[in-house]
Amino acid sequence: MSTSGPPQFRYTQTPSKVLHLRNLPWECSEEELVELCKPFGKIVNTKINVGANRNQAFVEFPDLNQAIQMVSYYASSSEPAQVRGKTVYIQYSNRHEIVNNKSPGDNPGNVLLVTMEGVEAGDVSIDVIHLKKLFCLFSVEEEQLRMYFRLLALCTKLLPLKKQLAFRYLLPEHVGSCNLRISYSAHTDLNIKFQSHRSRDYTNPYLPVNPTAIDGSLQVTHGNHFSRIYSFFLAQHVTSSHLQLAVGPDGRKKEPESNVLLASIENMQYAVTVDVLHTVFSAFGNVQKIAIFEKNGSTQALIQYPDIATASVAKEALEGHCIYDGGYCKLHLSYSRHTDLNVKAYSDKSRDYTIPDASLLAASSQIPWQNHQAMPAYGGNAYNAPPGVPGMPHQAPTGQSPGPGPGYGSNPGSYGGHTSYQPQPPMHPYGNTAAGPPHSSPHIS
DNA sequence: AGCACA
Repeated sequence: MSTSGPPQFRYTQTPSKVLHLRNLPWECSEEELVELCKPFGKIVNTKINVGANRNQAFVEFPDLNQAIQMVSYYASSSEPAQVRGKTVYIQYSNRHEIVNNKSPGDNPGNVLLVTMEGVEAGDVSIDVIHLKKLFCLFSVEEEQLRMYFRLLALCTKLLPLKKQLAFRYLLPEHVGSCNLRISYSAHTDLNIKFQSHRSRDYTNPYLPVNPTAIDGSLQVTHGNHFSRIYSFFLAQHVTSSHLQLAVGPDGRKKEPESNVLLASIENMQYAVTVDVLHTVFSAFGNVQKIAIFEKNGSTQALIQYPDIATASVAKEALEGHCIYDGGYCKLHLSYSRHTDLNVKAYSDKSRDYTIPDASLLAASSQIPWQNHQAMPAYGGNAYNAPPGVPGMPHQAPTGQSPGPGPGYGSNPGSYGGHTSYQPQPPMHPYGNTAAGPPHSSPHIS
């Protein structure tokens, strides 16, 4: 003969000055909530958008009796409590005060909670383009949107956005309007299990893709599949330590690491040959293969190391640096998708240093070229250093430097150790070939 | 429609 059953069967609840309201319409604003409750007393605190479907709320009266009056009134009223014609169910909360630890402006965090009002599930795409558009406005450097995204966000700059933000231009035409509410989440690190149409972790390119979730109609996991308010944990400021492995210093998504580097060469005033690249990149370890090619009118090269670690060190060390003084031949490095280059063992645009025969061939076949100082591959190309280039390094046209210059890397001797191949000094007498600035070794500046 | 950042 117990006097109280299990909680789910309680017909009476301990009165509380906090009331729990449910079955609210999705549009229900805090103001409407207050309108409903204020006949019974002043509302001192609220919490709206509660629950999986964001259609519950809490209100707090200063006095317990006011809450009792409201519950009692609607318990005996023939007219149910309504918001926008929808019946709202009211009961005592099982807590006695509303704890609002969100107070967005006061507790900035690195994760943003973004609530979108008035959109259907399918209206908002997780596509990069949406987030790019949206968050570039706020100096957010990395993007995504849907249920959970990691973002690089400068949250302080997002503060002005706590106001509702119209962003209908991001949405399909049939969507009349949509507002965003942005607040700080209490989360500090979102645990993204897989990449899908509704979750994305831009810092982890290796995260598995959920094949059933990446496409097709949205499966809303919270039952009501057309809850029309979606809340997203949208923005996560990822610290630099988080980013080291996955996101570059500019915040852009970093490609998966690879033992092969893709080098784009900017301002290629002088020819960048296989040998030049070999010299430069060998400072960080054995270079296995090199391939040079043209893409979109600029020169790119693939440089293969035996392992990712070496490639990574080279990439970090060389990124943004110039092979020659004066801003010439500036390197931009990224990881290639390749892991093993299929290149001709020896040509003017490629080299495979892993093939001993090819190395010997390379070495021997180079000798006559060196002797004649005529390298057909470079003859007459557009990279001849013009006379009188301002800032041209090392103008003295006399003689050839016999080896790599001292300045280009921290370990200039390391390149020669792995095969009998000796890289041809990449510098050539001024005006004779176009392989480099006159009498100048490639060195990184 | 059932208690608070899935």
